[in-house]
Amino acid sequence: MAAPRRKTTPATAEVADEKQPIDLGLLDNLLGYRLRRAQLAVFQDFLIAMKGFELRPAQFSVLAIIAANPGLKQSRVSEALGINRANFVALLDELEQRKLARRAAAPGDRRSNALYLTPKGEGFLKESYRHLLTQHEKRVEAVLGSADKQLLLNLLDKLTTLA
Amino acid sequence: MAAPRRKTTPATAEVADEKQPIDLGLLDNLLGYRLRRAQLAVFQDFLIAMKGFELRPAQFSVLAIIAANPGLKQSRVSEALGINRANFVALLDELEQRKLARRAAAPGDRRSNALYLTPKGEGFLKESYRHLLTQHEKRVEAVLGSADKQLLLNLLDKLTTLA
DNA sequence: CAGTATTGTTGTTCAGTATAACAAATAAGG
DNA sequence: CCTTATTTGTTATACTGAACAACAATACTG
Repeated sequence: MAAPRRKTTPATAEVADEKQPIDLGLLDNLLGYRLRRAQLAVFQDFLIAMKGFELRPAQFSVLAIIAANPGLKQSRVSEALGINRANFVALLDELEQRKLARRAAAPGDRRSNALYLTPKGEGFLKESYRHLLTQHEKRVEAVLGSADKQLLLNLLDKLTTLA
Repeated sequence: MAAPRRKTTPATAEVADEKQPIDLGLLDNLLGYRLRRAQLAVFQDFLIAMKGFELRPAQFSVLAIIAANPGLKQSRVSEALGINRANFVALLDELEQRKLARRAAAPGDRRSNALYLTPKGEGFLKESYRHLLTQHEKRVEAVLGSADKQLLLNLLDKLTTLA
């Protein structure tokens, strides 16, 4: 609270001190703050790896879910990803316009759409995933190590049970 | 890719099967996805703990930084938190209107604002942090364990060096 | 059948984030 | 000193993500 760090003599010895690292205070112990910073860093690295693919994390996740569960209904996909079904519409619209995914008639329910990847979408997903592995995930494991990454995934899963 | 899970006989034995857990596919191995889910869960839990305080995570972080670095210049605070200085204005405006923080003249620079907490702001920060500890962080450690929490913090810090 | 719930969709709002532009002030360099 | 460039706080603006209400079409329930 006090600590009057030498403020007189503004002439000399004040050059590089301008970059005091700044104390995080209470934030230092707060998990949410660290989580957010880490998440931003990882997402940014994701975007760098996906440069040229024009594929945001949310779009990638949609393609991945459809690929793993072909024919799944639209509402199930959005629900699985925690995306509001109203907001999911435009997201899917774009993927459909880019011929990566398609809405098909759901057997036995004329309200629902069954979602599938197009052949182009499957190729696109595979290629973008390859880029992610060789660039993004490689950088991640460079700072984490493979064992720590798996450990981290497990810890994160525990946190997700909070909600 | 194939796996034709029994689709005929739509009458019986189709009741609870509707909730197939859904395969995460490529997402399962993607750190960014897990990070985002965990971060959302933790932030949501934060908001629950702060109910009644009307204090969002970003606002809390500003108060915490100012408390730990009283007199710090406005631009340094926003920079330390990764908040655009243009967006920081409204954020600080609200804290000032609520008499939690204040802008003061910065000694030796008439452009800058030196930021301080008001006495009310200090009390408010302490009380909200107490609530965080007794509710939010308690729930976090309930699912993580104290040792794992510290481990997780270290792993997250490594990730932050990515950016 | 009548009433209710679900699905996809549109419209709207709000918070978060990014950029450009500006005035006041400071710093740098001749 | 004077001129020019940079910094600081601010406003305005735009775009994204996420939330909600409402609606038509369809499905489900009693």
